[in-house]
Amino acid sequence: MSDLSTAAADLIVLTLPDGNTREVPAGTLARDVVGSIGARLLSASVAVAVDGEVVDLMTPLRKSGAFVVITDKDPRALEVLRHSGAHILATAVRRLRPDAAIGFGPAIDDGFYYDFDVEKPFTPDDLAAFEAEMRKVVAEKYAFVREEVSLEEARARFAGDPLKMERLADFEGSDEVISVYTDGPFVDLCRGPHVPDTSYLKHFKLLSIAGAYWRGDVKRQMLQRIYATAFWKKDELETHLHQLEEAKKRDHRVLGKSLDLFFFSPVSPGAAFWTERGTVIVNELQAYLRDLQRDGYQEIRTPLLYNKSLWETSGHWGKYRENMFLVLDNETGEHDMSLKPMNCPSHYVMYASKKHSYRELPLRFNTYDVLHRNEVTGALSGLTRVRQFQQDDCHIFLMESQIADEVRQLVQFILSYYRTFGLTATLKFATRPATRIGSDDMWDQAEAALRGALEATGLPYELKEGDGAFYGPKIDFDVHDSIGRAWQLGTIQLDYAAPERFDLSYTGEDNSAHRPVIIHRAVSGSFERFTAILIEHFAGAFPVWLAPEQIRVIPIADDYRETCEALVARFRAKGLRATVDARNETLNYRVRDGEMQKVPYMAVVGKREAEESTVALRVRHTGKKQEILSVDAFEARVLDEVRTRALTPMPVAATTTEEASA
RNA sequence: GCUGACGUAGCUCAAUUGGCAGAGCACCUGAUUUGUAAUCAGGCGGUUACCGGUUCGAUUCCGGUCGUCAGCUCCA
Repeated sequence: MSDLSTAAADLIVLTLPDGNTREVPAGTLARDVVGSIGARLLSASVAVAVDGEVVDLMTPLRKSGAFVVITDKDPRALEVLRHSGAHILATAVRRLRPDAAIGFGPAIDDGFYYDFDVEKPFTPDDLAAFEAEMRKVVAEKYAFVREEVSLEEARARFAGDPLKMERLADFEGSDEVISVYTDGPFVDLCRGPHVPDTSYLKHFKLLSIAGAYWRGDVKRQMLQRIYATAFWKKDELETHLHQLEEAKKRDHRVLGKSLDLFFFSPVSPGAAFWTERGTVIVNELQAYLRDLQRDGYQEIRTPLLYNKSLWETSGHWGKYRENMFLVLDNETGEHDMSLKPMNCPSHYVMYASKKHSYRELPLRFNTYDVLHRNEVTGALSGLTRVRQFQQDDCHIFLMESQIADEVRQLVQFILSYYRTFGLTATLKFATRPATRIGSDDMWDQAEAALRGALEATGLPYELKEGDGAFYGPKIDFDVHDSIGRAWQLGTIQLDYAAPERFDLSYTGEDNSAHRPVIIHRAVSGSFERFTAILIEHFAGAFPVWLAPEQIRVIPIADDYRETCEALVARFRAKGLRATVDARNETLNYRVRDGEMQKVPYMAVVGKREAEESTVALRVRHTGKKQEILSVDAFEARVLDEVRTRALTPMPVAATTTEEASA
């Protein structure tokens, strides 16, 4: 206590956003400072920030700095609310299940969760009961009371909570302040900040239960995690829940079924069966990449199955064998062959099969070969996580002096590919990890080359210090899907290790052997995952160049059937994917079917159109608006859109993609 | 792999406390010939994922296997 009283004698200076200052004794509660600015502001306030650090209203302020009052309009306030929501959840759970040991309960991007250690796992019924109990806790309006305690005091308070005791052990020998928060019957070890009392949590919903390892460690016990979300306003919560529903509708697994693109069968878990329609999409993507890589790249094909000597050289046999599908070799009676999980080693073999001159570099091998990785069953998920997939893989062999130019070119290549689909990516730059190979000079040069290329793009990037591969730094490209998930698709990795392991060389200008450097490059990650993202991004309404069925010609009555069939034959002769729907159904029925199948163009032909060589064009998702145009003009328009890989016809739903990820 | 939930017709889903397994859509047949989001009538379709157990009787209860989903872990 004597510490506090001497501290109180000191004054601190708080600078408000408008430039005014408040001089208060150190230890003054944030709430009192806010109150001195205005009573209304105090009632609207949730927390405050001092020099950007968010603390709650009950925190004694000890240092001078920029002082900002956080109201519910500030995004940081939502984080505070959700974190408090986690405590309220734990309060409710503890009331109904006093045996529950408490783990961690943080705010996350879309809400919050809390982990509990319980004998009997929670059920969906429990979830409903917890939510009802939370409403009681909210109604009881318990203040969140902050206390700062000594390690001994904290241990005394959490003696019955083994998980908290373990957390407290981390504070041993640290001078970090230990704070606890109490709301009514519940006490938690917590840094804060929190809303002033439980009544602030008005609009929330418990969403799901899942297992989660204590401290993320597979070797530790599995806790029961409850996921939930909360918002300041009712309509925000409803909008969020609505978006979750909408996201489900554009889930690639749902659309894959309804649009008949692919399916999975228990006879080959984790490997897609692509239907004719789905195959069209994959083939178009591959054709586009081939087109882009016609010059400067060498497309190659290498075996799928290898004996272990290759994997021993590459290092996979030691480090990656668990993820490889091993195959019995009848000669040896051992499982000493494997399907390839990556292309790299086979490309090194290809490179090593000849002598290379510096004049050939950079030498770019690209491939679309099939890869197999034996993922654990729990990891499989639709097309985004599979056991068999194709990468648009490329390995570039080059001299160190060529790295900067090459990387700059690759970044542009990858970004412009994404742009074709209207996708935006965020870039991450991963630098040298603690355990690594190669000299510091080499890393300096490699990182400088990558960084220079990144900065040349003018795009923002996230620096992931120490997150690089052991063999070199890398740039990763994250693309966001409609449900807000970020998928790592593209990657550019510098590799100084593989050339050593495989003893690769080229003959330099000086007529002696030199080590090349290798760049690993992928653009779409895998065709499977990329297709999944495109399905969700476009909500199944593909631009015409990707659409499995581009034109559906519909005769109004049987009399125009032959005219329609002739039109389809004409379109198909031009390479367009056209079909005729002359089924014995009403026009309404067939139009509806075309809309639901998300066919970009429906060309309706009746008496007028048949006589005048026109079509009544219905553009996907534009309702009754229709255009009458000549067959020639229509054909030219579609051909042009296909040729330019235009994003047309723009799906109405695409606008919601941006909102969903925002 | 781990925790939990789930698995019924091609698809989406029903089926009281264990008592003959249903509907809509799709598909097939017929009528209808349609001017822009579901014409009418009839019909076909199931070893209730698989294996075993309890029971007079199992879609229902129990165990196992496989698969799917939500996460954890991992990852293109």
